[in-house]
Amino acid sequence: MPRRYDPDRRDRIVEAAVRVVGARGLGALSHRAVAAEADVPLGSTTYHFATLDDLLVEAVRRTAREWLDGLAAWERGLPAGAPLADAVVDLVAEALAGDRSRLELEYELYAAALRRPAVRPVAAACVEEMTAVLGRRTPDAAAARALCALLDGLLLQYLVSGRPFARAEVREAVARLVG
Amino acid sequence: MPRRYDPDRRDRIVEAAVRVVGARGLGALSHRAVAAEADVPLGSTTYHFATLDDLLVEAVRRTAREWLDGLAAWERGLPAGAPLADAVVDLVAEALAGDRSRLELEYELYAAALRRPAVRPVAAACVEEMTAVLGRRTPDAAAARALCALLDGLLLQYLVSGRPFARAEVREAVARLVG
Amino acid sequence: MPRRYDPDRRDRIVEAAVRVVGARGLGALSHRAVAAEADVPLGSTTYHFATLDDLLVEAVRRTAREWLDGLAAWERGLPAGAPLADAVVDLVAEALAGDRSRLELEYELYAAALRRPAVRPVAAACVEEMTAVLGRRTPDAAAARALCALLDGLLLQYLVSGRPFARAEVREAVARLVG
Amino acid sequence: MPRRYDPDRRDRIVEAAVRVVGARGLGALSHRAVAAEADVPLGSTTYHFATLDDLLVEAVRRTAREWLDGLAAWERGLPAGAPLADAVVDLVAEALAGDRSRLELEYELYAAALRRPAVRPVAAACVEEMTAVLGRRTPDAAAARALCALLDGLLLQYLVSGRPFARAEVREAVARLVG
DNA sequence: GATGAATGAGAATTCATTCAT
DNA sequence: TATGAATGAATTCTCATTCAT
Repeated sequence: MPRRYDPDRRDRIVEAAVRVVGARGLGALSHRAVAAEADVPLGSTTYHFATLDDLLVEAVRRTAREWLDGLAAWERGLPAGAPLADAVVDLVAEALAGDRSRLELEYELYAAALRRPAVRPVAAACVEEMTAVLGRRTPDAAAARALCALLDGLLLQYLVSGRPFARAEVREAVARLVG
Repeated sequence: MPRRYDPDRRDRIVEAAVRVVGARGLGALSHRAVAAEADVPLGSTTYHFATLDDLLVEAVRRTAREWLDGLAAWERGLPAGAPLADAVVDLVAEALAGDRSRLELEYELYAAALRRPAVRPVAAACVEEMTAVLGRRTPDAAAARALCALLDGLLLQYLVSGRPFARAEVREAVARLVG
Repeated sequence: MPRRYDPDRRDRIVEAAVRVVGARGLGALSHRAVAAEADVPLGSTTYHFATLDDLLVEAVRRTAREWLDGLAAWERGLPAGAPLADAVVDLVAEALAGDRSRLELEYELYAAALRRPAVRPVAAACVEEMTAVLGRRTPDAAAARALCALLDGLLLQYLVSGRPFARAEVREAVARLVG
Repeated sequence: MPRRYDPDRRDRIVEAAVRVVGARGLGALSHRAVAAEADVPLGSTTYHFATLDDLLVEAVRRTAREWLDGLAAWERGLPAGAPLADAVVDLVAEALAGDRSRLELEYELYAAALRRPAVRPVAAACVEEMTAVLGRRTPDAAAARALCALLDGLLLQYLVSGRPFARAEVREAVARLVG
């Protein structure tokens, strides 16, 4: 028996859960799958997370955090007077170009929130924080909310439809919205 | 043994699947649940739909059809020169006011499409048709796509966040986008 | 509906059953698998073969027939005074060199005979006929029976163990047995 | 809920599997059948043996072991200079006289090995060990292999054909082979 | 605290067979 | 006669959770 004392095992379990969900979807989250991924005994996952929902919420929280941290970094990196439309287009382009499973996970999070009360606050907070970050660059909060909605909708459509990214078109739309 | 001969049994199964999915989410779709809802033996659902994916796709297709038919009806009902922004705001308000499970299902459909290849074409076609319908009232296709994205994003945010519907704000955003 | 009148459909079903069993083993024999392989409706297989056992026996009979026909052809092709040991070695070598699924099927037939009364007579007749064919080249019936047993045992061992064929060794054993 | 704590439950499951397979054939091996025979809940068999193949292999291994132990005991019991032919005839006679299900199982094992990769090594090792045991009484390894094949073939034929055991004939054949 | 074992429910599928047409 | 539909039992396997150690 290695690893009897293992202080950040709980953390490692959450990370494993994030990987499981990222790779195979929310529906694939199970104590067993996570235990295998984290290389810990099954009993360990149920010990640290009494129900599967507890683990789900933690995984979802961490996923949202990573996404939000990325967004915040993007925002901090923008030059002071940079034209927002161009920056946003870059953000979208980058999100679509990279590993899509992170992005897909974001929408699974939203979908999960619709049915599972435990997930809902996490998703709501995520939307709120996204809006707050965008709000640092928009004239007012209403514009930030609209921009956030447009971004969410655009990314979702691109993911679903598989259409190639239409840079100019997206730029135009963003520009109209936050002008 | 009552119902030995039963035409349109297949249809009743699909309808039951739509009800199951609408009431308890895509994750609750199972041969068992559908059989119980349709009041047919378990074997009957697997006879008509060899795999669960077949049934899922059929249910999802029908759900999307209902949503799209509603949208088309809304569009047909608009007066010729009606201001689009107001009409769109009404549409959103109505969607949020009524039974939300139909709407929630729409987003589960999108999320499912991200992971299940079989669902993807259905979701893609749905986005396309929504855009086409909106396109009858926008200056060009690009505006329709942007509007569609905004609508999808807005509805998603309202569903997730539970914020009260801000009529003026939404109107403003739509107006900016489609002039 | 094509093919309403189809006189040798029964035959085609049996052939399909042989293919199914040859490719995936006796355990994979099912009305459905055969119907798919023969490209006939499911009801057609149950119409021509009331129970699965009927179909199994027919398939097994045909398999044995093919094997026995091959054996008989080999025997007829032997020169009058040919040394038996060499001829037998060639037979074994050829059986092991070609498509092994035919051979494997032969042993599944035997195994099936041990548990299924319906198959037993077919297997027994197969052994008997093999012995009769070999008997045309051995001094007496006892030698034929022993040779048949040795062949069956050798082929089985080679199939199971995967050892390379040891020509000289087999020749020696056969020679001792049938002089 | 009686038996909540039950060490060597795993062992009892394997034993039950051996009984099921012995009584009704390899084809009758199922989680359900074994669970019933071992008087444990169904979930218990799947807990200890994740797939049916795992259980099959274990059962088959144990069956082969018993057979090989019997063979080894027979060999150890032979007087030093005993004539091999007579001893072998006794062995065959005994095998055919007793409970045949053990013997039948042996051939099902071979047949299973032909189709299931997981079983193959067990069957191959069984052949090898049989040959090794016989080799202690034969002039060389080649003779042992031939004798083993003859034995396997003979027993198979007797099982399949139901012919009465012909003592003198078998003795003659063995004598020719191992001199 | 921590964990291997246990369990019962439920999952998707496959299937032989029967039956109405 | 031929066949699509229907059915109910059985298949393997996964799982969240509980419990004894």
